[in-house]
Amino acid sequence: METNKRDAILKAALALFAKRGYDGTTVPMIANTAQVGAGTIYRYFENKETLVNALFQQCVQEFSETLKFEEIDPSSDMRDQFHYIFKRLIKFADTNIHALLFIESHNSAYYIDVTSRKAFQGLMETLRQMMQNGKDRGVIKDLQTDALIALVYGAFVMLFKLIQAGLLDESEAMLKEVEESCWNAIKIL
Amino acid sequence: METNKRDAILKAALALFAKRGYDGTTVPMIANTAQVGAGTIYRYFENKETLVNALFQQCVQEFSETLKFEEIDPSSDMRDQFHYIFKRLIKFADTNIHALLFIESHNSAYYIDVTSRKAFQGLMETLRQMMQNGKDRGVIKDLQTDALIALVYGAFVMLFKLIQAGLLDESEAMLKEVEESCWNAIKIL
Amino acid sequence: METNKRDAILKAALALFAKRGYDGTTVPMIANTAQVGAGTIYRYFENKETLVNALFQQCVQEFSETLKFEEIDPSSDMRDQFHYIFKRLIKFADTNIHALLFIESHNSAYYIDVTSRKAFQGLMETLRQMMQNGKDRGVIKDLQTDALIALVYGAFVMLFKLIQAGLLDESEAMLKEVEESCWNAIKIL
Amino acid sequence: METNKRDAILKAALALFAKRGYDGTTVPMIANTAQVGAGTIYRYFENKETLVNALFQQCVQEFSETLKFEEIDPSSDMRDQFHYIFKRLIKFADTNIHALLFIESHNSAYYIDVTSRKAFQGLMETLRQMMQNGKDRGVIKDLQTDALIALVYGAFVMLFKLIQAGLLDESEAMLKEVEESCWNAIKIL
DNA sequence: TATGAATGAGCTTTCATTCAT
DNA sequence: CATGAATGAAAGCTCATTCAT
Repeated sequence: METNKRDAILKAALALFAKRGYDGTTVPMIANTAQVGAGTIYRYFENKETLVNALFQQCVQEFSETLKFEEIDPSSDMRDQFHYIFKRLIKFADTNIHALLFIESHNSAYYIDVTSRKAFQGLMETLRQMMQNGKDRGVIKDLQTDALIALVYGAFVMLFKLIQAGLLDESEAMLKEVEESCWNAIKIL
Repeated sequence: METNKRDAILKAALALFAKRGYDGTTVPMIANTAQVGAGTIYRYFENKETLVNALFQQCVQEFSETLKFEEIDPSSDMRDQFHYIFKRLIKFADTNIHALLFIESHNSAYYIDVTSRKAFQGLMETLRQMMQNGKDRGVIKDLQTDALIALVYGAFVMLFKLIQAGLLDESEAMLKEVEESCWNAIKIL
Repeated sequence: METNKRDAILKAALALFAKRGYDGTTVPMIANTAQVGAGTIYRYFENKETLVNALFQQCVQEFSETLKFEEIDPSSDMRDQFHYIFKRLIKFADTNIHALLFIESHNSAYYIDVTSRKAFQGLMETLRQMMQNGKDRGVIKDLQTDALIALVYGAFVMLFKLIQAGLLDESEAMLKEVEESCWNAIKIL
Repeated sequence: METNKRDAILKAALALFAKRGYDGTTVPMIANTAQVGAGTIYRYFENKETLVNALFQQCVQEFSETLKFEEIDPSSDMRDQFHYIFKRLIKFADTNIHALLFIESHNSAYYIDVTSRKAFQGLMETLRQMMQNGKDRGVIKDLQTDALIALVYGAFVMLFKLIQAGLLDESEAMLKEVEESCWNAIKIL
């Protein structure tokens, strides 16, 4: 199936970690799902902890690349910036819902190392900057930045958790409406 | 310390499950934290899975009791109802942050049984009804109900996750502002 | 059989390490021989390496106690001192041949830690002192002390290795003769 | 480096087996030290056990060749014969200390096969014959032959173990003296 | 012929669970 | 009732061996 074994392992691990968590996923489960021998995993990753961190960092990397935050002109209209970011968030969720939920549920776990944690914080920092920029320009509410993130990112994450669980149908119209709602939550009326 | 051993075990399990997850927490860890013998846990719970489900149901129960949804008059002003619920959510988070985060991170786990899942869904149903009521009365946006829940409850949960992580300072003013934001997200302008 | 499990484990490990070496002995083998569960071994020893070092130190301890070097009067006749030590060496070999051969074959292995190594060196030091004393008094040859030890202890160890292998019959007469031979090897004619 | 891969493998294996024992040495370790691929080892040896036996037999062979026992005239002076053998033992130790210690520590191991064991016994037999010859001629003590071997060969082996460990300095004078000591141990006074 | 990626049997170790005290 | 020593099934991991290249 998969020509690159390392990727097959990461893919299998992502699906399983997202579904069963780190400690609830055994190495044989990953090997089985990835269609490789259990020993093969150790040719690519020193141990299970190294694997979960490599995976975490890869997911964060993909998330960053999808957001393409550097393409945003900070001087452009705030609502447009918000629209751009929200579109990208949705794109990432659509492309790699496992990665999104994996990052969200593992970012503060005890087995996540300093490098991984820093990568994640770097990602969040870009969102924080946009919020700060909006606050500075008097367009976004003067709340603590992380509260603003909770309002938008928290809502976004739960939205896709519910979609993933089959409790909610994804549609362009709904997502457009939710974007508007999130913006209403943080903008100054 | 704790006169009631069953409660001591549940309390210890809650703290540990919240911190390390279900599979990352060992029974001896729980016994140690609860200051009881490992064997004692099996006098109160058939096994680890029974324990986690009993705990989950207890947390959901406490959450329900805190919300006191039955006190709300469905015919009263929607904004007032929302205010009441939001206050109660905050009260629960303040009283038992571990329980809130435990429910949130474990509600769809593989070891959560049907009874537990139903209890959780019952809880969510009350929130759903309020949203539905608001939609029926033309005060709240006509989005799928679960999308509305994501907007409010998703934001709320992440807010307290960040507070718990020490990234955000909790204050009356901030919470009042966040409540207003959540309301702005779902109300019809 | 064995009332004390820790001792049963050490006894089983000694026999197996002596026969098959450290890496050639598996923990299940030890558990099986000691008639305990594999997990039980880890209640008494942190890991296999801790076990082998605890065993080594215990063997050295027993060896030291058997030699009772402190009972020797350094001013007494050198030949009498030699006789006393040789008798004690034989006693140890007769009582605990496994321990003797285990010490001999493992004392410089890579898994033997500093504490164990020091314990062994302490033991050898007592033999070295006796040799030195004999040299000082002009009774024993003026060779490097470790060469004298090789002459006596090397011969002694191989003697019991051959006895243990069934290639040589142990008898009072033979041992008396060997003692005489060892003395002849090191004394000044 | 090494033109002959088979020899490179045997050389690497000898050094590693001497240092870490058979079970403590992995095939990749040997491959790495010999600068060949792991698979290459299996082109020259059926498996690890075949390899260790081939190595053992080669070491015994070299030992035999160094001793050149056939050059000894059994009717010549006993002390001269002893001197000749001792010289040869030292030569072997100087030339190939690893081989000497490897033979000594592995000759009764569980993975040593019948052929290897016989080769070793053949080697020892030559020493035994010399001792027997000396006993017959009334020059060497009437002890069991293997006890005589223990006296000489046991001392000799430990001497070089200590030299190898850096605890003892090798010198012509010392070796001459040790030879004399060994002779004194077994000769009839 | 030479290789080293891949494998799975089997190793060391952990931990949910039991039971004698 | 309460305990924690004991257990063995199953986890994480290693390594002798194979085989496609």
